Amino acid sequence: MANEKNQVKEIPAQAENFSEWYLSVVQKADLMDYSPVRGCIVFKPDGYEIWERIQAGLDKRFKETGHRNAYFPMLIPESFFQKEKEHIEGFNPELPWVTEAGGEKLEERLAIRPTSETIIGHMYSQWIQSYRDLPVLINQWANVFRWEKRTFPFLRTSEFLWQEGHTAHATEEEAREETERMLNVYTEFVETELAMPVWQGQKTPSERFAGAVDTYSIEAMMRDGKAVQAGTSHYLGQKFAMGFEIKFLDRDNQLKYVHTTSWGSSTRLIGSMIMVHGDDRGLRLPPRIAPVQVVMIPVGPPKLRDKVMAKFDPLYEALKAAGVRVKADLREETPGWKFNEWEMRGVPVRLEIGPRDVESNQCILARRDTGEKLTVSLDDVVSTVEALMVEIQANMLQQAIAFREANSHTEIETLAGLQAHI
RNA sequence: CGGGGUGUGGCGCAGUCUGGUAGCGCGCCUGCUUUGGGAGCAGGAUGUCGCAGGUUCAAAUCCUGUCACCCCGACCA
Repeated sequence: MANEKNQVKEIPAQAENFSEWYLSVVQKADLMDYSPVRGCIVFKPDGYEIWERIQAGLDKRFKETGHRNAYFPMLIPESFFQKEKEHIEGFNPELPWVTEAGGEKLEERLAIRPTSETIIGHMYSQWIQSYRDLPVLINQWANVFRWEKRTFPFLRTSEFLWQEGHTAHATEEEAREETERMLNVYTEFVETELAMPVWQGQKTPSERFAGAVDTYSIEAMMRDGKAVQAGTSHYLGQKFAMGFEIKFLDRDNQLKYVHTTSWGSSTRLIGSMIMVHGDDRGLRLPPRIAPVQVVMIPVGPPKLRDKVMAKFDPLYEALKAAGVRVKADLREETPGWKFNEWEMRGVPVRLEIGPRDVESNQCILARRDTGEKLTVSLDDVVSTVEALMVEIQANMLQQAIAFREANSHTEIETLAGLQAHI
């Protein structure tokens, strides 16, 4: 917390320079820091906690749709990439290689994974023999590397965290259903948890995942009116099955290639969410994803502080007991300073309580989404906060929908009409 | 990889043209007064001026080289 005070002022206006606004906000809100390695970022605790909540929400949904988690190695033999022509062409330029280990040059160099289709394909070919082994529904939470020419915090970093689902099915129909199902899971997740409205669509052949038959995505509109891809789901057909000899003996005693899918979403979701909801005061976090949902700030002169704290402490405990993620800010800064800081950090609700409030058994709740201030009886704080969490979450989605409608200039039938960001 | 820009206390910058031994704001530390929307006063600490060579009595400043980062494009979640 040491050097944050100097950071709070002077966030560039969104409308002036969106990318400067973003870079300023992610750093001042203490979500990330640059690392010594080009294009790599450190996820600081507030940024990482947002990711943990995204993980939890997605993981629950993946399991509800029958998937299980596994973990595959980060290093992939070069020969694996050669087995699917489009795949190697698409990824080759971005791969970091391990060429030495144990003080010796390796016989075959190893790629640091940009995605795991190949190594998973290799394993699936050994695991799948019969139609009874299908479908295989596996997800992996992992880090991947893509050596991009140009990087940008959360949206495009050399190393990023993500999940990649990899499934294998007996029929094309079943695999296409899976592709669509997971696109819908992403859509429901980002709308429910991140309050982000998205378009679903199919990518053009040039934007398609390297090695896929069809690539679908969800796209959100950022506050600069541009689109950002928030998740993808691919129908891979039998391309990887043929490359890796993933075959099964079907009911009709015929040896067939499986149909595979893959689908992924990444820490880019953090950046997308910031760019969808943030404003000139900084971050705005939807309550369901916010590390801190309510910040409590005592106000008034220190000599009356004991009197205030007599009400403050039980309120804090009551909110905590109700499952609200509440933080008490008891630092010595002035209240005004704290108000601005927590607004910049995107906390959905601020609770102010001072001597005058204590006299009248009330406190003030300020909403980050609307700026509205409510005076609430101390007896009703917990129920009011609980209702506000739901209302703010819903309102932020509505605000994002309204913004998107006001700024849509193209009929969204394919995604080709959307102008991509960076 | 092309085009442009920037490297000076923790952060943001001035100083470079015209060489004279480093300054401002914020933050930080101490004390007192303050505290309902970014507090005030007083005192204090913090710099091999990106790096390496060169020119010079003298280099943040001039010359050569080099590295890093940022912005705009092309590649991409």
